[in-house]
Amino acid sequence: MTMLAARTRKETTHERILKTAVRLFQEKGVDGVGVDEIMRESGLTHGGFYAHFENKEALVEEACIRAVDDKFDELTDFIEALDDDDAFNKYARRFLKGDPRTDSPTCPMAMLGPEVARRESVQKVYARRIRKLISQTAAETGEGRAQAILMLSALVGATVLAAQTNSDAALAREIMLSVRDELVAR
Amino acid sequence: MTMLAARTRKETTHERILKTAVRLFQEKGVDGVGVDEIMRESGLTHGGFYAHFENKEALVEEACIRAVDDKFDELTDFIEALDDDDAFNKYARRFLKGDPRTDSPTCPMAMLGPEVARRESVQKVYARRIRKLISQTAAETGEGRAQAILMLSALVGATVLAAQTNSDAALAREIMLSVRDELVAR
DNA sequence: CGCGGGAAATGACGATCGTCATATTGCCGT
DNA sequence: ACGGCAATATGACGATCGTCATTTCCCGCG
Repeated sequence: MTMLAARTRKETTHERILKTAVRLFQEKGVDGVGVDEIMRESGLTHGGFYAHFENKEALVEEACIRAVDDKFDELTDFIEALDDDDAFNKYARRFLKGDPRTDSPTCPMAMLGPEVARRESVQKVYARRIRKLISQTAAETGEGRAQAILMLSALVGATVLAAQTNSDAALAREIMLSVRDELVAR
Repeated sequence: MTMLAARTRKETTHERILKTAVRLFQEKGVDGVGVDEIMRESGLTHGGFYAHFENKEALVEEACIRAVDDKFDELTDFIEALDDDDAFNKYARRFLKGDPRTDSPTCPMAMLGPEVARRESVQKVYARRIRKLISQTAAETGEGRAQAILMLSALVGATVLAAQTNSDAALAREIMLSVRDELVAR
C-alpha cells in the first residue's frame, strides 16, 4: 500500500494547491498572483510546486477547468434536487449567488472569461461544459434552446456587470435582481 | 502659441499610447503586456512613458475608462441614427460585433470585467456609464428598466461566452445569434 | 529502530518588468 | 540660422517572478 498511500498523499497536496489557485486566480487574476503566494496560501513553500505541476501555465489551465467543473456540478446537484414550479427562480438565484464569505462572484465564466479566451485548450473544455449547461437549462425550464442560451447569457452578463459596478451597491443589486425576476417572469 | 502647440503634440502622443493600451489590454490582459511593448507598438521607446503617465497603473485606469467611453459613444452615435422598427435588432447586432479586422470582441465590459472589478475608482466610472446605457436602452426599446437590464446583461454575457468558446466556432456563433434573435423577438 | 524513498524546503539563477536619472533629439520663435 | 526647451531615447537599477538543482524532512517498511 506504499504506492497507494504515497499517491494519496501527493494527490491531497495537489488538490490543496489547485483549490487555492482556483480561488486566488478568480480574486486577483492569473498574473496577479505568483507561484510563491499560491504555495504559501496552501501552507507550503514555493520550491515544492514543480513536484505537482509542470509549470505555472499547467496549473492555470487545470484551475480554469476545475473552476468551471465545480460550478457545473454545483448547479447540477442543485437543480436535480428541485421539482417544484419555482425551480428556475432558485436556479437563477443559485447561479447569481456569490461566495458566502466575501459575497464576491464565484462564476468562472465571468471572472476567468478573458483568461479562458486566450487559451485554446481551455476553450475546448469550456465549450463542452457550456453546451451541457445549455441543454440542461433548456430541459429544466422547458424552454427552447435559444431561450436557454439567452438565460445563461443574461446570468453570466449580470454577474460581470454587477462585479464591475460593485462600488455602486444599489446598481449592482438592481442588476442581479432585475435579471433574475425578468428571467423568471420570462 | 508655443504652449498650445506643445500641448497638442504631447496630447497626440498621449492619445496614441492610450489607444495602443486600450487595444493591447483587451487582447492580452493588463498584466500580459508591459510598458515597453505598449511604447514599441506606439512607435516609441519605453523610457518616454513617464512623461505621459505617472505610472502603469494610471495608464490602466485611463485605458479602462477610455474603452468603455468609446463603446458608449459608438452605441449612442449608432442608435441616434436609427428610427426604424428594426432599431433594436441593429443595436444588438452592433453591440455584438467584433473588431472588423480580428473579429475579436471589443466590448470592454466583457474583456476588462475582472480588471475593472479590482479597481474601485474605475468601478465608479463604469457604474455611471452602465446607468446611462440602461436608461438609453430602456428609452430606445420602449421597454421597462428591468427589461433593459436583462437585455444588456444578455448582450455582455453572450460576448463573454462566445469569447471563451471561440474554438467551437459553431457554438460561439449560435450564442451570438440566439441572444440577438431572442432579444428582438422578446 | 533505523533505513529508504518520495515529498517538501532552501537557496539561487536568469529573465522580465516597472521605474527613473540622464542624454539626445527635434521643433519652435527670434 | 541658431538657441532653448519640451519631447523622446538611452541605459541602468531594483524588485518580482518562474524555474530548478540541491538539501532536508518525514512517512511507512523491514
